[in-house]
Amino acid sequence: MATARAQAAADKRRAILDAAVRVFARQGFHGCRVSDIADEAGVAYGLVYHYFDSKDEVLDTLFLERWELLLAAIDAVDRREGLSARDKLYEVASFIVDSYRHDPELMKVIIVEVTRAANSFGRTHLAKIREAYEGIASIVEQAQRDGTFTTAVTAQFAALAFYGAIEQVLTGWIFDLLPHGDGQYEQAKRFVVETVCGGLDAGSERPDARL
Amino acid sequence: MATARAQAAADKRRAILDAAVRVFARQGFHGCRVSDIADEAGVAYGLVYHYFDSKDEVLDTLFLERWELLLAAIDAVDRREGLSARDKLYEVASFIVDSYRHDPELMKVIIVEVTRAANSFGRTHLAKIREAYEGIASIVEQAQRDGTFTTAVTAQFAALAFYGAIEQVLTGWIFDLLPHGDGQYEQAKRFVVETVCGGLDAGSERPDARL
DNA sequence: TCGGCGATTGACTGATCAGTCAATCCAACC
DNA sequence: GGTTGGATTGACTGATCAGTCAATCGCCGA
Repeated sequence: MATARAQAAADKRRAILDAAVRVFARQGFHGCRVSDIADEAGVAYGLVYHYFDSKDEVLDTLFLERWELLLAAIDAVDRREGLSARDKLYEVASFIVDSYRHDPELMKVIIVEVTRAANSFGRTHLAKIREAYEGIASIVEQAQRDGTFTTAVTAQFAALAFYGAIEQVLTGWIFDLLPHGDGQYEQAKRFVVETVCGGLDAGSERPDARL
Repeated sequence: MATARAQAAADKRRAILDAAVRVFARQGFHGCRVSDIADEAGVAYGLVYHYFDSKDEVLDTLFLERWELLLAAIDAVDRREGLSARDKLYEVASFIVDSYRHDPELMKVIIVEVTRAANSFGRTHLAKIREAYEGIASIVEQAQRDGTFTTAVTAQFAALAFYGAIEQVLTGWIFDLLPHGDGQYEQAKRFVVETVCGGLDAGSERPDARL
């Protein structure tokens, strides 16, 4: 049974992770000391090393926890029947944007310190990041097979462009290059899908434009 | 007159910058020591500080030198008459991709250490980076006014998506998630434009599809 | 009540590096 | 051939921090 002790320990570990999110978001991974995390969590310096082997492992944990959710979400959407590829991409965009809405600090840390930092941290997680591209590519590929999407562009490439566009938008929010707000979030989801699926060219017809 | 002395000094400064590109590309800005740069350039440690105030200034210089060229290129394309918006975006994509082809190490440093590192370095250069978005947005806006591009998506947003897609592709090359090669580079230019302008939806007509 | 053990503490160590500086070098000019 | 001043050198300093560890605490079962 999870004794009160074990529960308290789990809570402490979580408290340290949560504190790390705030500190990493505020000062950046390299710009903070382990003691900053400990202070923020209200625990002694050494306790961080009781629960984690290194400063790196704290960030790894935060990233993996969240990224697995994203991969699962993409996979679930990919398998859904009776949903157009466009709607599937909308669902993926939704998941990512809502993740940001729900916990902007965590998403900031993941994007800034891992996803966009493939040089340092991302390198370790390149394979995991790539899985997300592949999941999106799988959605596109299916649509190309059934004729919903053009084959003018490879699925792999389309996935990269789609993910790149979303990440750029999140980055815009993170660094205040774009206005925030619930309306903005919903608009962003639609815009990403509209740009990548509908394209910018003024077409005579634009089926399911969602606008 | 530029004496031989002055010329030699300028050459040394350049040699340090070039060495820095190689070292930053190989080890990352934070992963190298100033002595690594000096060693790579074949000069004494202190000389780096004779030509630059700090390690940061070396990176700043590399970034600004190159980014100004990009801004100028975008601006020039923006002003060109008798070029469709689609072709203008193609020119911009070309410039960026060709920059990578011409000097992948420098582009790697700029993207990995500045553009994608808005947390540390990018922050200083956020305004400059934003200028690039604005230049691209200006191209889109023009096309929206003359009816070539849809207004379903704001110009600012389209610019973000376009730039995000390109940067993601370069990142793919940088971290070996995408195959390299001249053919790949040309394809990438076309694909980015096709995705953002034409869209993925299988349309009955696709003017100027370039494929 | 007591002993064991995981939880918790925080001072300390060892290593790393950016930036400084005093000394030396040497090309250019008188 | 002497003088000047920028170019060049590299040892050194001061500060920073990740990670260690020996000591202490306090819950829980016997």
